[in-house]
Amino acid sequence: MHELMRGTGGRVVETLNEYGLSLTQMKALYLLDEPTEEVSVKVLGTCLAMSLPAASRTADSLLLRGLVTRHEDPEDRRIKRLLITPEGREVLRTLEAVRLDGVERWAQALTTTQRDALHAALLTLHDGDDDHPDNEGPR
Amino acid sequence: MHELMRGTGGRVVETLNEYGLSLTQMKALYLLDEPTEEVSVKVLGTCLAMSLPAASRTADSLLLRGLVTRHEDPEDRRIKRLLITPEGREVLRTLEAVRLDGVERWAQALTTTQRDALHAALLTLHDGDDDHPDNEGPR
DNA sequence: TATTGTTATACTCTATAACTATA
DNA sequence: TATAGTTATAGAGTATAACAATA
Repeated sequence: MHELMRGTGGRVVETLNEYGLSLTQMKALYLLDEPTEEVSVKVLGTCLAMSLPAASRTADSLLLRGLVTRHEDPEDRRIKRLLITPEGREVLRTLEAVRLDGVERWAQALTTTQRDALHAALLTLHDGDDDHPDNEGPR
Repeated sequence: MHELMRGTGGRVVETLNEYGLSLTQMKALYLLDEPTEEVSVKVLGTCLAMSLPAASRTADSLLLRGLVTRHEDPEDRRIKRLLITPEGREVLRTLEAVRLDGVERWAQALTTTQRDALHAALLTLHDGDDDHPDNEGPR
């Protein structure tokens, strides 16, 4: 598992460097990619375990790169809502492609027996989640 | 897998914060924990993909905390060799205990069926490594 | 007065450049 | 001249404190 993470993570970090994005900026983009809600700066900070100023600066940097937009909440003008742009989503899709490519390369290096065993284990893990949908694991 | 890493990683980061250690300092300690070689500052930097000054500063900080020692190589006085102290090893053993504890908590939350399938898959993966000892996976 | 967000300032970690000591 | 390491300086990212705007 450690090897898998190290191998695939390296490519992702490389890609982030090419875009000039930090890991925090990537996490923020992923949070904003959720289509359910329009995230405030405060929520961004809370979800990413960051101070409010850090969240504000992170939003600034993404704004500067055109990956998000920022606008006042009409119902509470203290709140600034952040919205990912099409360019932002495109960056995330690229990152996911890189990650998937890494996992596939790793899986290709396995024997058929190994792949089958891993596949069976992952299926079982996934089925268990369906049985207990509110169980997100320990801690 | 993502959930496992996130759950166990959080505890490790917490412990590092308690010790006042950064992730880089932890990696450096782990490198020095290998009993095979006495690592130079340059090698430390290379292995951790850091600049030489950064490696030097990292060594400084570990020295200050008493987790490593630094001494000139008698055969080439330009080289400074770093050595982990018993205190340094103790920190690493604590970190490993925290990590293992996290994995065990995660495994405890699985059903017997899930644990068995995972166990079988990991065994198969491990056997494959023995068949191809020079295969460290793709990339 | 409380909450949301920004700006001011300081600290950590890192890099490149300049420097010292040794080979 | 080349190499190992340190020191100087600058930039990114973060935190706390002080501030502005809105509720």
